[in-house]
Amino acid sequence: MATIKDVAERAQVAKSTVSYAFNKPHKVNAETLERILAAAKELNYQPNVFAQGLAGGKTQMVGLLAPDIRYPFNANVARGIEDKLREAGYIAITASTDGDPDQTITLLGQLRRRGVSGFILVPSFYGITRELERAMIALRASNVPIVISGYHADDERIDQVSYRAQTGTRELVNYLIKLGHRDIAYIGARNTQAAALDRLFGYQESLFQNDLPLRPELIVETDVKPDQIKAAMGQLMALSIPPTAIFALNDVVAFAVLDFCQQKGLRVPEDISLVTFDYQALVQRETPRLTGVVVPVYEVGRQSAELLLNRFDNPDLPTQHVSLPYSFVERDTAVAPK
Amino acid sequence: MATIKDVAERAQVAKSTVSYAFNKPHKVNAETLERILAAAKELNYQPNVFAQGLAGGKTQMVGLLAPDIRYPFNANVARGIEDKLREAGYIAITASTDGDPDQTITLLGQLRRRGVSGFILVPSFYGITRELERAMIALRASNVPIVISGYHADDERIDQVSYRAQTGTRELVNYLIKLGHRDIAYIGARNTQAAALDRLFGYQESLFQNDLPLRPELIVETDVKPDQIKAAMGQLMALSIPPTAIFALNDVVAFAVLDFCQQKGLRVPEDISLVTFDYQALVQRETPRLTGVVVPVYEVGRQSAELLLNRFDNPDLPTQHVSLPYSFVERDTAVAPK
DNA sequence: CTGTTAGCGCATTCAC
DNA sequence: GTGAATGCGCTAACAG
Repeated sequence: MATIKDVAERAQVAKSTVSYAFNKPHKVNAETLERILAAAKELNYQPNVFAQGLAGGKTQMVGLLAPDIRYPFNANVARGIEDKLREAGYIAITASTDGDPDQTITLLGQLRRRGVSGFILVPSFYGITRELERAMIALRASNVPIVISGYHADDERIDQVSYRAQTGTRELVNYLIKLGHRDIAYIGARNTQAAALDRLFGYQESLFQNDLPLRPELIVETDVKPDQIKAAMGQLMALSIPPTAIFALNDVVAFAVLDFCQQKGLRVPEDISLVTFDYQALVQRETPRLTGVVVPVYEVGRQSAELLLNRFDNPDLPTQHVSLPYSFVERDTAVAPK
Repeated sequence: MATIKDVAERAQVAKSTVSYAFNKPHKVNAETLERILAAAKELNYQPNVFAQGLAGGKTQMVGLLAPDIRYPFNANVARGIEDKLREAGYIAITASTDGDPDQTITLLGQLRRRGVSGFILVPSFYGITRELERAMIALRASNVPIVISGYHADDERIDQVSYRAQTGTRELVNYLIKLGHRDIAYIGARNTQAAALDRLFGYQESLFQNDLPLRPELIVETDVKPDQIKAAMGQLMALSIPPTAIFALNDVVAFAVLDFCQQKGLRVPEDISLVTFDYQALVQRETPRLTGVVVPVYEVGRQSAELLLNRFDNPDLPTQHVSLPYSFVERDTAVAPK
């Protein structure tokens, strides 16, 4: 493996000049620069990342902390991040947090020690605790940028990329109301999970704007697990006035709802309507033809990476907040109530 | 951040002794060792990975090359790998190959340069070209172990973890035959893709053992993409003697088949039976209640990591080949033909 | 703009 | 068993 020394000899310059050529090319005479680059290419020079790291240079690594790569949302974000980073010569180290803030803090430290130059955090199904927030602030203070991805955190100090969850929910619920529904259930995650809060707000906002009463018993906040969702559905349908339509937090919830209906002999949409937030292009599937809002998850990932790269280049940039648009897809799972 | 030097001063020993304490503890006086470990703990000593790497030590990183983390198969393998590695203090760097052997070779080099001590390769939907094989052999020769995951490669020199795809396919097709089907279609991937070959063999083997004729027009080898699969289904159903049952390579194929049937008004299983290989516990879903073979994907990942760790500890181990069992789940999408 | 020099923290070799 | 010395390849500070 060729080193700077080899390149320097080949190009007939000092070693530091070669180093400059790669890191601060503007400090090098154009002609010399060209000679160095040519020599580097000939020798297939690849900098040794350990030496770079030791000497305090850049490591071109970023840490990606997400709850679980098996969730389509996380996988799509991860792929968007990876693609964008690779274009810039960076790589991502992915670690699963399982939604545990403490584990997240631990991983933050472990990856930091491994020299990642920044982090992208996908809180997704859980919130950001006070402690985690403190850890993040501390990192930022020591010049390690963090971007929060796919989550609208109420913090003006941290870069973030999210999507218009509140507006999307409002649009979906408005749609149901326009179809004639009045008893619309909201099935979301526990309300400590801020990612879900936007949706809850959107739901409430829609009811309010349409002068519909808020029936608290129609608001279900549970873990996003099929069994618990089915149990919640059971309770909803046992109400004296059961809902005629369901808003599902995401595709996992939507499928659990569908399964429940199948098992209980409820037809969708004839007996009950269903709309959902969707992360994995399920709305492109034919069985069933879901109505819902499609979130540009891959793009959320790409933009997150972009924000982080921007921050590397320019640490003094003002806080960057990006909120991506969604698309509303009208298909077959929602119709007027009987 | 505490260094060896700090620990040495705190424990009143030489720096090299501290180094030994961590790497070759048997070379250190028991009492001294204890003192050093105590000092390290007090100071919260964490070795600097760059320095370790530079000095030729271990880096505790492995590269994971998979086609696309968005495929559930890859995501589940990745999580299994990550969990196992983390237990051993290692981390994984995941990179997507998009199934391109050339890109895989490039990534192999890039990650190598970043100091990963080994690789886990998930060929999944594509084969291993001569060139890629050469790259792998070269890496192994330079003492960088590689494990092939979820793929049965016909190579006695490389560690691998796979599952009994041929047996599983045979069992599924046998099941269909026992139900009374004779015209059974096989929808798989292009036959250059060795991951699919085992299944094709299992299909043929079953027909052979049951004295059924092999109808080549019932064997479809296509890209695993919904549109192409639906097109293939169209051709199959247009045959003068169309199939009464379908074997689907995996869950992606199965869903495309279901979509096709839905669009064409074919009922499953009344009009046509369907069995599939499954990677994402779809067989736990209620809509539809798929019949098929469930592959322990997460476990494939864990075992892959384990093989690699074994190899680190003992480079001279004979080649390790692990083949994991599957489970056959009988549910609703296959019945006797009309 | 270019060349020289001094560490970064660790693993390892060689004396003791 | 232990301690001192060397170098891994690079970056950054400094002097020219």
